[in-house]
Amino acid sequence: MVGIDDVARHAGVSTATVSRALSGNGHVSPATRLKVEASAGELGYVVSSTASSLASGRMKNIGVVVPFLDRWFFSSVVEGAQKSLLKNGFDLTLFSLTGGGGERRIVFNHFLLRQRVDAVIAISLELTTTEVATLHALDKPLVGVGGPIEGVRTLTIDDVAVARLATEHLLSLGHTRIAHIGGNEDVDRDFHLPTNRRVGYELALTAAGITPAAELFRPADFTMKSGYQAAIQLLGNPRGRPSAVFAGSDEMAIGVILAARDLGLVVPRDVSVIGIDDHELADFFGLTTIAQFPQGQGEKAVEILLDRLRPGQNQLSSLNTPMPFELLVRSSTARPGE
Amino acid sequence: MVGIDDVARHAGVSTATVSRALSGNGHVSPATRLKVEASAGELGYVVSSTASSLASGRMKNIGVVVPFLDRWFFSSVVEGAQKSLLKNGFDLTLFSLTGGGGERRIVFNHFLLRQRVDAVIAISLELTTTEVATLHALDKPLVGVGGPIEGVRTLTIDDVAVARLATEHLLSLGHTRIAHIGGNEDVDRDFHLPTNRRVGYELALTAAGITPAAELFRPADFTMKSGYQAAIQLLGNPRGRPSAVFAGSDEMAIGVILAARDLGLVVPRDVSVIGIDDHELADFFGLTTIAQFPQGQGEKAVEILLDRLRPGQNQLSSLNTPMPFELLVRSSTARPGE
DNA sequence: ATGAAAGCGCTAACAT
DNA sequence: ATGTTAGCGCTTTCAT
Repeated sequence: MVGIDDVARHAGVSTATVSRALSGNGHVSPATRLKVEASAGELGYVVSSTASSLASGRMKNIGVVVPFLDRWFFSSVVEGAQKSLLKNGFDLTLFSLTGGGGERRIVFNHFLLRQRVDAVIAISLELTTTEVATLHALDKPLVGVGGPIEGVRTLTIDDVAVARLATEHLLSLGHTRIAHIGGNEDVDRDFHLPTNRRVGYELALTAAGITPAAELFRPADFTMKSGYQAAIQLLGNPRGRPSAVFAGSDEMAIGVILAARDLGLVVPRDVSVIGIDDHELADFFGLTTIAQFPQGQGEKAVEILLDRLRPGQNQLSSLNTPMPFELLVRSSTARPGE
Repeated sequence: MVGIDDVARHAGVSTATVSRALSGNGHVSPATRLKVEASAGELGYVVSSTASSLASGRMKNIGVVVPFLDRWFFSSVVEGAQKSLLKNGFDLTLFSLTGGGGERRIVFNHFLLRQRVDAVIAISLELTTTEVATLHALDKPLVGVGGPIEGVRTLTIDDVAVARLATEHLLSLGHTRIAHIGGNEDVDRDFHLPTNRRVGYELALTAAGITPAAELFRPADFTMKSGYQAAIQLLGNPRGRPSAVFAGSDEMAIGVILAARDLGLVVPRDVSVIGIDDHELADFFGLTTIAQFPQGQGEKAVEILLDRLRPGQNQLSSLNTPMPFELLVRSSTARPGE
């Protein structure tokens, strides 16, 4: 294994200079830097990350914790983070809490206590005060994505505004009987989505002079199947059937479309459907939706963390950073029939 | 930060004994071990992974490389691997090659050369001989999952057998005009699925005395949309319409079901559909499929790697380990109408 | 079964 | 701008 002193010898400088030249920390004359880089390249030298970390205290590694991995939102955020980290020479250590229970404690005692990461991204996770405090005590920056963490900077779309926009789109088309399929308690516990989406829905309705009807709300668990089942109930009722459905996620919205078809209803002629996400399947189903950009959220999270890791830049930024979203009209929404 | 000598002092032993007691390497009397463990617990001691790695050369970290993350198969394998690694005290460093091109080289020069992992799992990736050689030279065990890597132990289902079983299921129901939607060249390049599935299909047909008809094969890219489009062509033809379709993946199979519905065909009365995977959506669509178990594949990959990492256990096992699969009959297949 | 001590390969403070 | 050098905190021979 070629080490730093091999390079130093070869380039005719000290190890310290090699370290400085290669890491970019400290001043090195351009000529020397070139010489060092040439030597390093020639010898095929690569720093030992362990030795470097031991000496510097930096790991160049950030931990990403997710509840599951096999969901579009989570894996997209992770991909975004990964991409951004790679560019900055950081590794991504993944912790998937699949299985629940014990896993979570193990993860916390495993990577927090072993100091293997410089910072942490928690996706759609509600950390306990203790967990946050532990991280804080170890001086590990933490940012959340898409989940409510007490007192921690969290990146998320403004759920109220998004739901409001979706509902207003339907309203503006002339719909007045608009149903909403939102999260149930289990979802809230598992995904920690703020139930704000329902709030935005009701706000939009009220602003339009419509009183939200209890029978037009259905809880579901964010899967296509649950969206389907909720929609069957909603649309199967021949009296007072809604002319439009706002689903809290695209997967549920697709379930609604499928249910409508099975009931012999044509979308959007008989019923309009709108979702949230811009899931990879949304385009195929012609689903109108409010797009959010999970990859961008992952990238942004990394950006914030790396900023905070840079010495001096210890400014605490605002706690809540609203992320962009965008109405994407496709063919599942239209003016109500007759 | 409480270090190993704090523990040593507190327990009244040497640092070497602490190290041995806590790591399980070397002999320590039960009494001493207990004393050390108590001290460590009391002081809240946790080894510094960097110091430990620097001294021992072990990282307790394995790298997982995937082409994408937001696909059911990939994220499931990763979840399986993660779960299994966690149990063994290993971290998982994720490398997603999303974006292609430069990313790949960076990854290879980034984690191979920095010695940050003890071993590598490559998922559905065709590594170049150079890449494999580099890993080999660095003495990093490597196992592939679901992709063909020259000369490397790879875990995968027997695609020929799987396709054959799927086709035979259809045959045994009495179908004779069986179409197949398989991968196109792009898929082959991106996912490196062996095109063996088509081979198995044709084998089954031939064995049943049926000559595979060219017009009953359609290439697609493994997405729902491409499955839909292929099926529209296949099923839209009023003459010689197949009575059954075997799709190379569940997502495509679901596309087929949707296409059938749009054409006014009833599944399985007018057309039977079978896929491969047991994707999370398969159940919802009542899709008959050949289940494969990606989580299990991830777990198995870890198991093999950890085995190889254990000193002494350097036995090279057989190169090709066929993974289990299983026919799951749901409601999308039946005897052909009249 | 336990202890003493020599590194592991680099970084960063200090000196020049 | 560059060199000298003392650690970083543990693991592992080698003794005992």
